[in-house]
Amino acid sequence: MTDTQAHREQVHERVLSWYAAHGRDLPWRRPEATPWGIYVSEIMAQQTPIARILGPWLTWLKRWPNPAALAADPPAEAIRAWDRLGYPRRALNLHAAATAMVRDHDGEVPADLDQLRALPGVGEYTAAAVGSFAFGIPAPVVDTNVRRVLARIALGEAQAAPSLTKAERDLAAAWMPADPDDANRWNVASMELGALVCTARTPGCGVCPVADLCVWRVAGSPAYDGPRRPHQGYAGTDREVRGAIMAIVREADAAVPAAAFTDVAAADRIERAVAGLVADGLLRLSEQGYDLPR
DNA sequence: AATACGTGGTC
DNA sequence: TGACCAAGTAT
Repeated sequence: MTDTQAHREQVHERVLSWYAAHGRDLPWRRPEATPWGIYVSEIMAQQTPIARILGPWLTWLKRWPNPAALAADPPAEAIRAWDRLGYPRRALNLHAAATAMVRDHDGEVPADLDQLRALPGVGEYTAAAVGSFAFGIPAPVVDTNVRRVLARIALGEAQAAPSLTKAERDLAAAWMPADPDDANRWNVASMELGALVCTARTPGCGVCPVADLCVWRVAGSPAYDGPRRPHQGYAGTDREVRGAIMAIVREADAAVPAAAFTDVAAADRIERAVAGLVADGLLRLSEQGYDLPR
């Protein structure tokens, strides 16, 4: 068994069948989901477990059912609603993207890869995901799940390299089914397989539909020997201080004086974090103190 | 290419 | 218990 066209087609068939039977019924996957709903789900899902975004997604879509609704409110509301989802710049980006959709795209999510990619907070992955899931554009969707699935099934490696390489993009493109509908299904299905079965920690090879077609599995699941991802600490970093400051400002009814931050960390760290947040547009300095952008 | 960017759960 | 991980993006 090697990485031949016939091998790929067999994998496609099995994974698509598996997905039809075992894929999760996520709200943004339902037929009634709008491109905007799918767009919001993709931004929320960036570096964030799906289980954590379910509630926030429902609340967000009810409050802002389309781009115009969000654009009509100030960014502060988006940042507050984002609450503790993490990386609050995503909330700011979502608001800015909604504004751009109203201004440049008749209030709609653009059905074009380049136009999607031009939106703030939309990179290669998100453009492809929204293109494929919302508009049926069969672009390769290469997220952390797909990268791991392909690393194992096609390359026989336990995990993907620390960062996305051109070789991986080419591999993902080569693995796309020729039929556009199948290609779009493969995008979700291979992601889902990575999320539910072919997981990072303890892969469920015992229930995997392609265990016997997986180069890694057949080779005896050898341990990863490539470069490790650099460790991303949190305690003691500026990110921690930024997070604490944003939490204070989010929960305040009015602008807060800098003195409200003094318990968060040492003065120099607070100063650096606040400067960064202001530079990022997440915080605004008025005469009354710091508050969220309006 | 490497690094910054939140937050919470898991083993 | 601390490192690892989670549908990445921007610089």
